[in-house]
Amino acid sequence: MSLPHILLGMMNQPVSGYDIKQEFDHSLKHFWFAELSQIYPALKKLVREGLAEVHSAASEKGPDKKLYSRTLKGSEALSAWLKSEPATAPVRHGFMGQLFFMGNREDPHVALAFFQDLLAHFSARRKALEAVEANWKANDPSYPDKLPDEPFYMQMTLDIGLNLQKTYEDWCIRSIARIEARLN
Amino acid sequence: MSLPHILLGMMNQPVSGYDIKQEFDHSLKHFWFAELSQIYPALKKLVREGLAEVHSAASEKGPDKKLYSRTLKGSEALSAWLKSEPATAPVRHGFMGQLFFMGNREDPHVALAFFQDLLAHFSARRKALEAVEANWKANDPSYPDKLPDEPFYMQMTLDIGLNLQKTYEDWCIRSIARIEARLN
DNA sequence: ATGCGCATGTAAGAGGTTACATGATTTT
DNA sequence: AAAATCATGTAACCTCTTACATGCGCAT
Repeated sequence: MSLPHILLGMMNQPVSGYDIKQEFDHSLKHFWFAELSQIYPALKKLVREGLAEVHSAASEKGPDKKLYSRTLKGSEALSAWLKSEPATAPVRHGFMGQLFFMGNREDPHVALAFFQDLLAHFSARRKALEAVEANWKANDPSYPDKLPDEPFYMQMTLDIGLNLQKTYEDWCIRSIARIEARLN
Repeated sequence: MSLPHILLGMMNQPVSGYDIKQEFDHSLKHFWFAELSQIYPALKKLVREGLAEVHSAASEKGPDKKLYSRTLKGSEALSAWLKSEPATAPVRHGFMGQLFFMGNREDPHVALAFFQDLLAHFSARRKALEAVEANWKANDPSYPDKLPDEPFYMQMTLDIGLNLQKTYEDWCIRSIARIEARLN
């Protein structure tokens, strides 16, 4: 049940569903992702439950927006979520499933190609995160440890995102070498 | 669409839904997880689609089992999956969402308690995986690089599982130190 | 006039969780 | 006699994805 809480978290200023989608794509995509078709009904549900309220407003470009804000009850629900257990639901990694059965009847060259693909994937993700970090660092001398609390904790999610990608990359490189060493 | 393929992967010998659940809990839980209530219908669907076949058999303990095996078509579907793109669907990390909004109105001590909880969680996971590895290593002198192909690739999923937990743990420890350094 | 970015949605379906239901055998 | 393990399932519900639907305003 993280999505509704994340939406509440984004309502420090009044935001539209469209704004929220931008925020997901720009700042949260290393740990969460949602489609507009999931966001819009979720916002309506928050209003039904009294956790958010909505009012229409003209947009600079395009049609009217619906701007959502947290109610007091919404702020309490957000705060309770932040103080509750870390949400460490078990994660599913399909690519590890593929690898798990790779030795059964497949050629080592299939596995090598598989790891090359994976490496390219993780490498691209790491580079994207590094670009975000470089840009931040260049424009803010307080980066990272002197940042105000809000960006300080956000930076921590960037930190782990970056480190995860590096861990995956190292593993790909190591695994390719191990497979190649067996080819002879 | 990984679950049906994983089920097919497990059918090197005829297996029951119950056997599959054991396998998930013992050998695959670092990267995949499924409830019996999801496995049973999924197996029936594989039979309907001609990817698996089923026959009843007496069990040593308890009631009769239904043993599932791959058909030729099932083997082809499995092989196609292994040769296809690595399944790197975007992953959702609720705990990073909590952290992302932690700086908004919460006390640093909430964040410290949060990271302590997280650290305990990842630490326990790492220790469980290390026990699996230690046991394997002690009983098989060919571990890890001289293993036959099948266990060799399985070991690679254990390798990344272990490294991921370590990455998470290091991050928790580093983050706790960074938060504490700001308390003064 | 065509396409892109802005803006909001609905519907159908796949994937996954939680709760419930049944019953045999083995262990304490 | 009770509890744990073995064994199979259904139903309701929640979450998320994919496809479809609509329309404005601006740039090429």
